[in-house]
Amino acid sequence: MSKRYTIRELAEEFDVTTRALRFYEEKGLLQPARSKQTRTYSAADRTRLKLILRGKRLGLTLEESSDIIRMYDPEAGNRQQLETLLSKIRDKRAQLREQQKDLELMLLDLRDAEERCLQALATEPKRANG
Amino acid sequence: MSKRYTIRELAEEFDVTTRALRFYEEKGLLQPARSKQTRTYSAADRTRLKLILRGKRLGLTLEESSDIIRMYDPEAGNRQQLETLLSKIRDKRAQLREQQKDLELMLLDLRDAEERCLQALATEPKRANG
DNA sequence: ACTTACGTTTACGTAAACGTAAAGCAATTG
DNA sequence: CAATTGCTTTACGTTTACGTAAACGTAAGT
Repeated sequence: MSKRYTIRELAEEFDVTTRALRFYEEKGLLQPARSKQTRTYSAADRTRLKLILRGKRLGLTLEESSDIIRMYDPEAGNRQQLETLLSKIRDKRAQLREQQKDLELMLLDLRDAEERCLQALATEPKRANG
Repeated sequence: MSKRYTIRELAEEFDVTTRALRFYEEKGLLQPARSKQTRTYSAADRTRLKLILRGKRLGLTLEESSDIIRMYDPEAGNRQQLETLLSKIRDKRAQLREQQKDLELMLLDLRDAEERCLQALATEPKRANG
């Protein structure tokens, strides 16, 4: 019997509300068991939560994260299903690589912005107003 | 007089609705002029729109994109303001670098997923069901 | 037994980012 | 000149991702 978590433990660890955890469950993203009416989360639930939150930081919707989570295990035995899955995985990877480009562009822009800002600070050293 | 765009031109070029463009204007992100009641967008508006959409692809809210756009020009002459701006720029850069890490992790995970998927396809070559 | 601290469900509320329909000018086109 | 086309504003609707309040169950401590 591996480690199990209460709703509060998970909520505090990842700095989310218990409401959010119940919401994720309602959406099918988490599947805690019940020990006498109270939810009890498995290590797998904890991992899924991590993936959900990572997805959020990348701007994914819960449904997109849900899709990705399903991609992680080729449970689907059928060849047809496997190829569909493979295709989805590749699509998502391609999309993430596009996102990588956007990210680098924005980082470059901000690097320039920082530079210009430093310049402005250098040229106008210590007066109150220009 | 540099190039100007109608609302439809911009909408089609970037594949957004005119409603979205008016919405961005309402939120202060775009400032088209009016030529006889009709909106006319400048090259600067077009650039801002690009930044907005890039921000969206990265999961930023419109307000965050708005902030970033303001970071691009150190119009603020005041030293105090410049340092505040600099600080914001650095915060956002740091945040984007965190996002970069998340992105790479997710790409790695999907690489594994693809691998497992290919394995599954290899071990169960051409049957209909397992 | 009472309080405290957690848990539960149900349900309405909210912010963001538009979608969509309605209704009215304004120019052009058959 | 009526109709179409494209712009405009106004305004209500929708989806996502929860927040928040109400009302209740339950186990632990005093």
